[in-house]
Amino acid sequence: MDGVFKALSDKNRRKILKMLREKDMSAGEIAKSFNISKPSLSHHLNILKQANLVQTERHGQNIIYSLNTTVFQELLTWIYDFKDKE
Amino acid sequence: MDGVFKALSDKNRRKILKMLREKDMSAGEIAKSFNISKPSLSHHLNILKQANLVQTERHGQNIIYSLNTTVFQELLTWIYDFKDKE
DNA sequence: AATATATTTAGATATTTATCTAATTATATA
DNA sequence: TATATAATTAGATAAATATCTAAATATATT
Repeated sequence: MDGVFKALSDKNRRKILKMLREKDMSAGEIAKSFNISKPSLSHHLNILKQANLVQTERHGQNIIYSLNTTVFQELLTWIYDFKDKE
Repeated sequence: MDGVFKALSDKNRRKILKMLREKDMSAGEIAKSFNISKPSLSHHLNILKQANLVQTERHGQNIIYSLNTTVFQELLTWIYDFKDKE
């Protein structure tokens, strides 16, 4: 769970997640919306992947990133504990 | 919102929040559960306060920290957007 | 097979964040 | 008012994270 919070603590990474909410995208396609280098973006994608917030699938030359919503459920549960004291 | 995620990205700070879920506590009382220095703990408390996750009230020499659950609601909303696509 | 495209990995540097000790502020009490 | 206690602020250092360029890997195309 630590990895999830770490992953979400960065603005760029949250922006990536919001983009993937709309549609699955390749690394390069995602990169167009940022003005950091591709290796830097790749680093962020990797952190999101390690945290299980996204998953990947290769399609030819492209690696397609998509949201993995299962972890969001865990997050919801974590936060609920504070809102309603279990 | 950035401050909230940054605040939650640290294990010590999440532990503080969990403790405050049980009862309001003074800075010194919280400090007993950690083996970092008091200034370091104070730093974490400050980050939680800046993020509006906790609030403070002075009682004599003590400063009592308590959870501010309003931000948790915003967090829930943010996460729901991913789970259910608005 | 050679070349082009998409992406990642390696390695270095810069920035941010956490931590510490020492000093300061604020309140309480003898 | 002098002293003790609670907490924070200041300033320095250490550790973690983000970023970059260059090089490597994997697939596609000519």
